[in-house]
Amino acid sequence: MAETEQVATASRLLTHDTFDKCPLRPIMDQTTSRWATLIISALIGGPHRFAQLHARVGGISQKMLSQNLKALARSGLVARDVAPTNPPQVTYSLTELGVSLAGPLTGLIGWFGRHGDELLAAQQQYDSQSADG
Amino acid sequence: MAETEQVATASRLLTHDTFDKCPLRPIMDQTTSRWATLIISALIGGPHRFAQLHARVGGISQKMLSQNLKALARSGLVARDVAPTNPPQVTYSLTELGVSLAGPLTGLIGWFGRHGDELLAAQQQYDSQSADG
DNA sequence: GGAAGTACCTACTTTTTTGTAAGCTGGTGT
DNA sequence: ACACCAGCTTACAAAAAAGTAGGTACTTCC
Repeated sequence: MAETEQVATASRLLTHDTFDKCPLRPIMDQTTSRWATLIISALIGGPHRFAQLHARVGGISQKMLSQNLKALARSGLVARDVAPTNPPQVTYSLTELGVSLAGPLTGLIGWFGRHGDELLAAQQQYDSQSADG
Repeated sequence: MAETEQVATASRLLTHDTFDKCPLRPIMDQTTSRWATLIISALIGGPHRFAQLHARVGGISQKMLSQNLKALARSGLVARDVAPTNPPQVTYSLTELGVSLAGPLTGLIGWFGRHGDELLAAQQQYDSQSADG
């Protein structure tokens, strides 16, 4: 599919007249949220235990981590495996669906990586112009 | 760049040890927010006036629209052109930077379009399992 | 003089999200 | 008997985001 066409498709997908009712919106919001993107990114590197993720994502609270993990598991993006050891060990990994999401998601993240400087520069310029304007 | 490599890069980009301080996080949050994605999607179809966007995005309040538009303009993703007619007409369009974002963004949106059913199905299954558990 | 149109902005309120801190579970070492 | 471990969950509080209702500025039309 040509990029132009893809763009047109996406445009139609979300800006449909009554997009208010689009059932995908909540899922997309949840999946592209600040913590979810980070958790998914971390899991791209392979399965992780709860504490490992907590350390790796740095800055997230236990509550947010378990909350996001639960939501991602609910949507079938991550798998939760409990080993009946003691204390029980819980391992999280991306499902096949989750892996397929990784491509588009990292494409977006990569764009921010490549253009971050431009964005920051634009903001600074905008702010300085408003300051004296 | 191979997809595997791209994934690894993205992973490093956001899950850096001190990603807490990553200056891109706020911008990415803002740019991938519920309204921003919709506004950008709408603008992919060409320049729009304020009222047109308001109608097209359906469900957004004037406040949110102008707030998001301002934020996107600040980051250099959309251009704001004022025509000195009366009443003044303000036209919004994607900048070159904004256009370059459209690709990755629609890639993601497209993924949700393709896999939306699976996500919804997974959620229903999850919910019914928890119900009787 | 008063209404109408465009593109906002402001104050106020409600809703949602996030953080903090504490508690729970269930087996294990002491 | 008691604290400890991992991996949560809960109650409470604070902060952020979003919605609502109204107002502003300027000008043209009646």
